[in-house]
Amino acid sequence: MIISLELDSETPLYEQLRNQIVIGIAMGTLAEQERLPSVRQLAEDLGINTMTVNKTYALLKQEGYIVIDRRHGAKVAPRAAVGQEPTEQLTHQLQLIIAQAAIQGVDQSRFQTLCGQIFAKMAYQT
Amino acid sequence: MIISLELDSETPLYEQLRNQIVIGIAMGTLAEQERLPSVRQLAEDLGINTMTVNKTYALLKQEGYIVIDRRHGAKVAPRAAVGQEPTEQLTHQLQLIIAQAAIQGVDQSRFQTLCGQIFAKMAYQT
DNA sequence: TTTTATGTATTATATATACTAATACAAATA
DNA sequence: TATTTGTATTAGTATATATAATACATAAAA
Repeated sequence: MIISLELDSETPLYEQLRNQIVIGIAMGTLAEQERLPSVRQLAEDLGINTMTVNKTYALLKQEGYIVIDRRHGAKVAPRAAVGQEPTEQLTHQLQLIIAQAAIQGVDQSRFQTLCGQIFAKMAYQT
Repeated sequence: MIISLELDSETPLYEQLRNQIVIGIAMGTLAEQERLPSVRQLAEDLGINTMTVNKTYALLKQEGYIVIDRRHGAKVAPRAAVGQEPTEQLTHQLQLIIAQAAIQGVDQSRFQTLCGQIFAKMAYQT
């Protein structure tokens, strides 16, 4: 899996890394139960500090996206059951995005189409 | 317009304030051309510093959500033309949210329904 | 003209966060 | 035993956040 970090971005490195791994899981680039690189390996590959990667892994673990076994390292968590209700946090994030879209002049049908296109790229549920 | 800030949140105050104003504009709580409170007034009402509010206004101005006239203060910007294409930034934000939703087990139809419900609350385009 | 209110700029301070660095530890495998 | 795993600790530096106290230019209102 290819990861590219922007060192001059306002988004913290550990958060950029977290986001790209989440998208990787959803798109199937990282398969279920697949093992992630070790914190040392990934830190070396990306040219960043070990503790920054560790912070990302701790965050992903706390959010339930990965599972950490001291024996085998970090793995992608088993799939959740389908048909779940959206989290309140997710609903709030979506509300903010839709508010911005509406103000910027993106109408609902265009927005829904975009959602469909993005969902089509997510191999997680198929 | 009612604004509530969480002082113990991880989200900076100026960003919380910015988000609530954006949602207020989209939902029609803040009408087009409507004048926002002065930075001093809003800072006093919320019990925060003047410069924090000023930072929010500067951000909203830079993003095009409000217009600032030195004579009359800050106003909600005129409406954008409808039928605009989604920004690349907006697309990326949406991609991340959909990735999280997919992993959490929210299927596409449920997600689309939620989008529709949120859009229905946005009085901006109607 | 004077007063008032607007956003904005400046300077300073305190606190929290982000990132790096160098070690070290417990656990488990080869 | 040696190696690899995530994790903890301690330290240092840089940046971001928020507050505080003033001050300024602009323009409306008295």
